[in-house]
This record gives sequence, structure tokens and C-alpha cells, in this order.
Amino acid sequence: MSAHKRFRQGQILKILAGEPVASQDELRRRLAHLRLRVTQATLSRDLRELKLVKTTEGYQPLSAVAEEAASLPPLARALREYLLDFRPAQNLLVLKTPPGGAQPLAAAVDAERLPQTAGTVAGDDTVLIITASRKACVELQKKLEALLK
Amino acid sequence: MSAHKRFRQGQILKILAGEPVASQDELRRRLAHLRLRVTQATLSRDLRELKLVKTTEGYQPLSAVAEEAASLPPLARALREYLLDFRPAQNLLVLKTPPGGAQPLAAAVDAERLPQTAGTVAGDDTVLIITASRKACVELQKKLEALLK
DNA sequence: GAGAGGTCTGTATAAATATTCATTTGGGTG
DNA sequence: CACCCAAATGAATATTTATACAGACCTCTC
Repeated sequence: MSAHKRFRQGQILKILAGEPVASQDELRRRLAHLRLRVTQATLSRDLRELKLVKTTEGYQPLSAVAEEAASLPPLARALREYLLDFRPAQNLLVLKTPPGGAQPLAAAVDAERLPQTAGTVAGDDTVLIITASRKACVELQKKLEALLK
Repeated sequence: MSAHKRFRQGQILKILAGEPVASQDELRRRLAHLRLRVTQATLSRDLRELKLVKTTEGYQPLSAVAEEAASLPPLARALREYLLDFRPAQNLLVLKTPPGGAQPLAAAVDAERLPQTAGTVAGDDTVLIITASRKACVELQKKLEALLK
């Protein structure tokens, strides 16, 4: 790798470690101030080599992040994936899912062992969560909503 | 947040946890197969909300990746930032830097306490590393090259 | 120094992504 | 139910990013 390129990439890291940079063109202008004149195309290549990714807060280093999605709380994942709607009914909470979604969603709820849940029953597209009381039912509802942010 | 949106974002996570997806339009097509018809604009918004970023291996979750740049070995950072060229001369290694770069680069080299370095002298744009022997000089050179990948 | 073979870069352009603006929709509340 | 408000979305478009291609530039070897 040429000394030029190496140096430029070093400067890029330095700039980005400072304040956020929103676009390659902005980065290009910053580098120009340091007498480093290159085109956006070159920066596109540099950023890829340096494994920097664009985020809402500018370009940032990406390490070995791969499997973060799987590491969300399992119940939160399942809810996001399957939950279409839910309604309280006395001390029952009825969850609607797409066809076939009830079983896995119920399993995720069971696995959580929430104190409010007395038990679950799952059909094909509906999960019934039985709670000890109406109060527990409301609490549970709040809890699930929180998991969905 | 509507159940629709929640469900869609769940499906997005699921799809991306599987195989890599290179573009929002590809993701759009995948979702369409699941009867989820939305436009690229919506996906752009979803991906941002889910904090997913585009990498060479498709869209991936971004966790707390922020501080990777700073965590490169300090000497590697300094070399990337300052080193323009280097040449061996007997048992000396001459490093060229942009004006003013010699002092910080020499400091980084000193801090490393490499066995091959007997001492360093820094001017304005040149660092002289004194090694015990020609052999040590070659070793050191290899070492520095390795740090630059 | 001439030439071969690589890397690096710019130009032009294609492709992908973000955003503006208008409209629709989905839940609440009376 | 009718109404309202905020959230969600699409269509069109602006902006940003990636790439195909060609030429420049190094670094060897002879």
C-alpha cells in the first residue's frame, strides 16, 4: 500500500474520531483543508477498506458486530416478529399473530416465566395468556408494550 | 407504534439474521414475498429505527461500535497518520513524515519499547530510529510493515 | 532506462439511499 | 359512530454512494 494512501486513511480515522461526518463529500472537503485532495470515489473505497459504516451519527467503525439482531431479548424478538395485535379480556390477554405464529410466540412468552402469567394456550394464529387477575393482566400488557419500545 | 410496522420490522430482523441483503430494494422484494408490500422509502426509515447499517456483507446491526478507531494499537494509528516513507541505512531506520509529524511519531515508537530500538531522534519531518544491528534494523522494518497490514 | 504488471485514482455514470411533501391510516375520545 | 390527531406511508425527487473504465503511477527485473 502506498504511503500516500496510508497517510490519507490515517487522517480519515483521525477526523472521524473527532466530530461526526455525515457524507463522503463532507469528508472530502475536510481532507482538502489538510491539502489532501481526492475525489468522493476514492473515499468510498477508503471507507470500505477501513470498515467504516454510515450511521445516523456519521461514519463509524464497524467491528465484528454481525450477530446483534439475535441478541435482542428473545421475547422482544418474538413479539416484533409475530405480534399483530393484542387485547385484554378480563384476566385474559389475547394475542393475534399471522397464521402459524401462535406456537412460537407462546413458547417465547412461557420461556420468560413472567410472574403475571399463569399459563398460555396457543392455537394457530391466536395466543391466550391467562393471568391471575385483571390487575396482573394490565401489568402484563404494559410489560409487553414496553418490550416493543 | 402500529402493529403493522412492528411486525414488519420483526420480519426485517428475521430476514437479515438469515442471509445477507445488499440493498433496500432487495429487502423490499423479500418482504413482498411475505405479502408485505412497502416502498424503499419506508425501509430506509425502518432500517434507521432498527439501527441497522450497510456493510459489505449486507445490512447489519450496529451495537455500541463507536470506539473502534481509537482502539487500534497506538503505534499503528500513529504510523497510519504520519508515516510517509521509510528507508533502512545500515543500522538506522529513517522515517519520513509530513512537517511536524516526527515528534509524535517518535513518541509512539518510543512508547512501544520494541526490543530492536536502541533509541530515536526526531527532527521536524524525519525520525531516526537507531537499532543495535543491521539485523535488528531489518526486523524492525518488518514489524512496522506488519503494523500497517 | 525500458518494459511488465501491479496498485491507485479520477471521470463519468449507474445505483442506492434519504427526504420532502401530500395523503392515508389507525387508534383514541367525546 | 364521527371526529381529531399523530403516526405511517407512498410518490417523486434530491442527495449520496458505488462502480466501470481508462489512464497515471510505482516497483520490480532485466
